[in-house]
Amino acid sequence: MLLDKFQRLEGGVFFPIDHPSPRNVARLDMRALPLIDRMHHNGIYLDVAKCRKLHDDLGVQQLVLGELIDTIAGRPLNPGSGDQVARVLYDDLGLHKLLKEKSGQEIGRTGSGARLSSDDEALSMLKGLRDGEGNTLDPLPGLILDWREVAKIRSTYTGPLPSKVNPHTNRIHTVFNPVRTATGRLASSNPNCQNIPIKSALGKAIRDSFTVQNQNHRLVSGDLSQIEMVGAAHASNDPKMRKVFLDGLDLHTFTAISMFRLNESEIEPDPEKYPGAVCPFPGGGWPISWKVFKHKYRLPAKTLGFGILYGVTPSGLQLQILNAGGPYWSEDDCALFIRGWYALYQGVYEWTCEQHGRARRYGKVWDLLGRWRLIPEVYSSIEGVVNAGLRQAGNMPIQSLAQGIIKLAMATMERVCQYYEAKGVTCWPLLQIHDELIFEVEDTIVEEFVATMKKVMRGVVDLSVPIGSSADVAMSWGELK
DNA sequence: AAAGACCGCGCG
DNA sequence: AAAGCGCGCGGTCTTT
Repeated sequence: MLLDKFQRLEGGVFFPIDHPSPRNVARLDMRALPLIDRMHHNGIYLDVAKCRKLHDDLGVQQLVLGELIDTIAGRPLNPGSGDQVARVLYDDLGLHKLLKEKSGQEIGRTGSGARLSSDDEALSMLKGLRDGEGNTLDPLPGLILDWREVAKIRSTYTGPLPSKVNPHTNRIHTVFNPVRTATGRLASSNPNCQNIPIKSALGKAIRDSFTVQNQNHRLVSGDLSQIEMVGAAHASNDPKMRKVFLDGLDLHTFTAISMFRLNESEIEPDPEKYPGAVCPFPGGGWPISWKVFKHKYRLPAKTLGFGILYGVTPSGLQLQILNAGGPYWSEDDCALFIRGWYALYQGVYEWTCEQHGRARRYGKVWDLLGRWRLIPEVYSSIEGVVNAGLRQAGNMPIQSLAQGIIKLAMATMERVCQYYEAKGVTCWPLLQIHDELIFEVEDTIVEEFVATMKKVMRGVVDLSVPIGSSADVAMSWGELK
């Protein structure tokens, strides 16, 4: 590892550059194009019957929920119309005032400030309202949430997807735009295959309908583990963060133990990672079970870790921790927590300050591969605009470096594809989802392909910390990971 | 009927 | 209030 010298990477790309270099970026981006072209050509198979069945089943649910909502509201109410929902819940029923009285929580306004918002955050708060006996005060917010979840899935996914299938290939051919984003990411459209649901049970059902087209094919996914954090550790050269990755530790666990000053020997090891861990305490009980540790300490630390990369604010962090199912923390707690994180990883703090300085001084920031982004916001006279620019400045070099790494992997995987092509073996790249690549390959080569891809992904560039990669194999997208 | 603003929400 | 970064898309509602 020679960090004082340039590495010459796949396709003649240089690393690290660390000054704006359109030529280096052009080399990088051009080398990823052949694989992107293959993805366009290959498409991904959709089990149309499965998708339509899901669509119809959810249609019944949506209808029932819609009628229930009309009945309870006492008049036709379109739950998809924010204006109508706000009129009924706030103007007619005054639920925002009740919420304020009962819990002090306030409903936010829409982006333009035109009215009180009726989004997930608002409805979830209203759903929690209880009467004197602990019963749900009003069923409407919960029902509207349920309707919206189903409506979203149907209108955005199960409805349109079958119509995107190309009748000649029976597959869905998304388009990747390699020059759309400010950070070097690809943008997928028509349809967007980078936002197919995964987090909910309904989401998994949709992914289940993306399958292999032949029984002797397999879907293979490979992803770069925590690549933005790894990139941050390298770019900032923060000693503690680097050591975590060099030692192969779990970053969020380390962060939690450090920040809450926990005694590591009192915490039960992750049963999934260390199934045979023997408890040394009398009675066999750990002072802090893994379950408690994970929820109370690791989850906030993990949430904050991601937030740091985005320039999170105390109120934003508070909301994120709650949304992730974590404990309630006051805004002051969150502010202290953020400061504590920067105190622990001081190198990251200094690195962030450097990006802010570059944005202010040059009106732009850049990543280690030479991609740059203009930040004209820093010259605004409006404080909120300047702060938004600084958050972009702190985030771009990290997101951009991560993209550079996967693009290098894509360039190398193109050669892998050519190798199997020459042998007449199926090896189709299908999708890139930011830190992940999905292929459809013949079952005869699955094992060697997985090994090759993992090796390629972790080996395309030599950072001062190891890059991790993982992979999985399945017959459908829903089963992957 | 078409275009566009706005809202809301799916993903990394 | 550009309120946490980066996207694309569908529905509603208004404007042309």
